[in-house]
Amino acid sequence: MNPIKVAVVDDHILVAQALKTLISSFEDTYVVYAANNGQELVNYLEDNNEVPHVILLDVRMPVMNGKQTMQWLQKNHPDIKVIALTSEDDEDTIIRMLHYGCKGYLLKDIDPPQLKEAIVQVNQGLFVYTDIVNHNMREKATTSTIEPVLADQSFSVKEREFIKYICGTDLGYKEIAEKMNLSPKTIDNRRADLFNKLGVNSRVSAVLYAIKHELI
Amino acid sequence: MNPIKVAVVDDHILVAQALKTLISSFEDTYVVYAANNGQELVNYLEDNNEVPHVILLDVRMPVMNGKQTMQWLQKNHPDIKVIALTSEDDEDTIIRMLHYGCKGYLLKDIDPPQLKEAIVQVNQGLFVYTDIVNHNMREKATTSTIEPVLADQSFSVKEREFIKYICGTDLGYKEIAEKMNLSPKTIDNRRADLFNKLGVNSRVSAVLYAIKHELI
DNA sequence: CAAAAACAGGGGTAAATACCCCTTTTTTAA
DNA sequence: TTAAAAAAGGGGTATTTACCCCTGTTTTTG
Repeated sequence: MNPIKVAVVDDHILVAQALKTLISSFEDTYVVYAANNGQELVNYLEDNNEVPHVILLDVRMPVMNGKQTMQWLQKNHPDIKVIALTSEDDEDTIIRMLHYGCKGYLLKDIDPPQLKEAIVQVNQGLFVYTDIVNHNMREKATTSTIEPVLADQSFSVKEREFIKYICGTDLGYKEIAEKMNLSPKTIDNRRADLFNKLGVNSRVSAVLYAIKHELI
Repeated sequence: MNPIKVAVVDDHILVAQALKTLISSFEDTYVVYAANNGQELVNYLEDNNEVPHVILLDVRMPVMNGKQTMQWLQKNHPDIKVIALTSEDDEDTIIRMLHYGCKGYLLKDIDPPQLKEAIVQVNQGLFVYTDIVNHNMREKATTSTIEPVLADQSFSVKEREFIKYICGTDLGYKEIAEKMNLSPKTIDNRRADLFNKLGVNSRVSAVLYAIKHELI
């Protein structure tokens, strides 16, 4: 039996390296590449390096996150089996990752034997999920259409600055106006535009949205 | 030279185990215990097991977090050198951990050799910090008094339910009143009390506080 | 037990927020 | 280069939020 080639993607270098050491200690699995974000993985694959059978993919990462990476992989390497390995357990994230074609969804509080088993099973074409991924979510992921998530790139520099004030401070709108050298009325219009864009209807909602989608 | 005994505390079992494998692969260091939260570590030490020289302590954990664990260690095992190994880089967390006597503060995006070096140096009585920990923070940690942080236990069941509505939803106060079967006026008083307790003066601030201090 | 605290509620108010409608200027793209 | 879109600003308004003050009733607790 040929060993299974694995790639690890995690923004924490130490975690990525530690996982590499762990997985390489298993029989029949070894790590061909450890990346610190999706972009690094994409670069690696585009340079025609050794293609892994299985990728362990963190969801929350800077530069290029798990969802974006998953979409790229779906287009360019649909043959690679991807396991989302993360601590995010919110329904939206799970559904989105499954929708983009990931073959497994595991939380980081599994133990090493479970991880090994998951890699082997996914490599054989099976699916692996933690118990929190229920039938309902799998249903949704395959049937319902997923509206694109607003990524960091979806916002202009000014918008991002504005989001920082709206969602990261408790300054009032007129104070924000001062800081940004704009009229309070302009700020009010921007707020309306932003709320509309995010699909929220209160500043509290905007804060929760921004945190959930890593805008701040 | 005797090997350095290390304990790892991280809520993600996989990360804790992976770190264990990594650290055990270093020369002169090995892991005597891997815990998944502070409480497990406390139990381990109270059962008179092998005492580690160095502890790698995650900050964000359920049940008993890094700050609480640090306080316990300071009282009961001031001889053990603790390195905070975390992805939290906000000033308040850093100052607090240093104040409670941790000997090192490292982010998880260091590489294995740096980690090894840090363990060795801390074991020799030296201090190790990442560059983001500046002189100003160390100053503050040693000089200024630290007001206790409001932990999860600081709130009653009703307060926690209220916080969930205030900081986790965008429901208006009168809607929250309905959900909790209380008068809107009562909710308003509770809001005032809560804001006072948290030291905030807006709902947005409360949300940010709750997220920062893991209340939701 | 009695004092103190927490809990539940109310009146009133100023400011902030959210949401309409609109015009002018600047920037982008066809 | 011209049309469209984005950015900036304004008038007005209803609702929500935050913050005073004050009255009782339970619950804790010394």
